[in-house]
Amino acid sequence: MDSIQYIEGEVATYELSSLIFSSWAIDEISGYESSSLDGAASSVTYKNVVSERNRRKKLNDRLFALRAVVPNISRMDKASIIKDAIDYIQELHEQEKIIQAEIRELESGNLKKGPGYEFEEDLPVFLGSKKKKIDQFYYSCGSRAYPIEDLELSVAYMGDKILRVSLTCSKRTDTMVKLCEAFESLQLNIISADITTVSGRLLMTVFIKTKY
Amino acid sequence: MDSIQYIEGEVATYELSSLIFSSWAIDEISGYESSSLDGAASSVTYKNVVSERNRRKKLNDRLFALRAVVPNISRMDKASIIKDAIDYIQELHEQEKIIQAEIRELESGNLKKGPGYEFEEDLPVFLGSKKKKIDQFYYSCGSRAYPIEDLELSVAYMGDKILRVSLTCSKRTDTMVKLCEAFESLQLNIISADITTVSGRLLMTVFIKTKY
DNA sequence: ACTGACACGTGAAGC
DNA sequence: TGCTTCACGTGTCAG
Repeated sequence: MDSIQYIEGEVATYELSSLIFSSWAIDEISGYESSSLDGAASSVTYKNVVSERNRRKKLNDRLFALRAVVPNISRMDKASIIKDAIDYIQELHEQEKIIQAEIRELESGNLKKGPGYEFEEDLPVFLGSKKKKIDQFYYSCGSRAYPIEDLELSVAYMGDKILRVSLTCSKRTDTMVKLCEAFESLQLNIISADITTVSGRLLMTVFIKTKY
Repeated sequence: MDSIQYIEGEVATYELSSLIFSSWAIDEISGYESSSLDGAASSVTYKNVVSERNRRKKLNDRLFALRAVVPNISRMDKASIIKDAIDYIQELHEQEKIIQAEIRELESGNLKKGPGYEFEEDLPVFLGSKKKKIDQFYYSCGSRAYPIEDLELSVAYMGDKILRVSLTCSKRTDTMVKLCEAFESLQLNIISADITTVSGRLLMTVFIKTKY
């Protein structure tokens, strides 16, 4: 599937295939009705051959162009190229959906009030300083949904529109990224955050100022 | 290029091709050296035939799937399908660029700042408790690179393999996510992190344990 | 009748 | 070694 190699193969087999073809054509014509000249008959079939050759070349060029516009290519396979393109398009679709929702929320937030507050609509269950055990905390990054495992979360109202959110979860790669994205997706007004890691767990305390 | 028609053709030509193949094989074997049994020789070639058949089928299925995720299909051509997919991906790329600019413009209502400064990826340059003004702090999420603007960073060695990294930057959406990704990409051992926001800026202090 | 578009079987080449 | 992928030439079918 190397392009240079392919081009070379194309050029190299050009003479060979035409040779093979012409010999085949002569043999076949000799065993077939000779309604026309051999040159004419070979010419009409040769046109078919070169046409098919151009068609294959065009299709391969398109495939290479497709590979060029897709960033993540797993393998150089033809089928894999198409599969990666499909996955990439679906990924872009979901990204676009998410980003449009984000824009909508951002615009509505700016039109209504300051930067994002819809807190009670999103998380009414947080209020009341109840401790809650959550199995999986989904958020969306790009097009995938990763869970945050072993999440324990408690919310306490400190007075003066200040909420304190404390949580612990297992520390893994990207766990912090996920938490930050989750918090930012809720459009909260974070006053301060404190993160500590101990014995493979991640402890986090966030102070949030609510609008109400 | 209809799938059902194609499947039917596949099934229909299955018997036919095997018939043709077996007859061809017998003819060829008869004109070829019979070093082994006819069944063995035909089996090894038949495996190649059925494998190629499966490969073609898989490639076509992928192509149909690609056609399914691309909304605007001009023609049912194989080459046209790929071309439309390429155009669609490029279109999505431009849309995404536009929409990101829109988001930036929307977010710039919070705080407008000029461009910052440059940042070296090398970590050892941080040592020495020098304060550095940083222009753009690139990180990679998926295949893109976003800058973090107005980043001021200072690193101090606290002794006992402990580094204290303090930084301030303009607070925007995903700023925290970017910082977390940047820190995690450096594979540092973060002991604790403290984040505070004040007047549209983000203050962060991280304690890191080094290996050396 | 003639131009594309396609699936097919086949030998070659790379792991 | 066998298994996979590929380009090739060919017959066929629709516009």
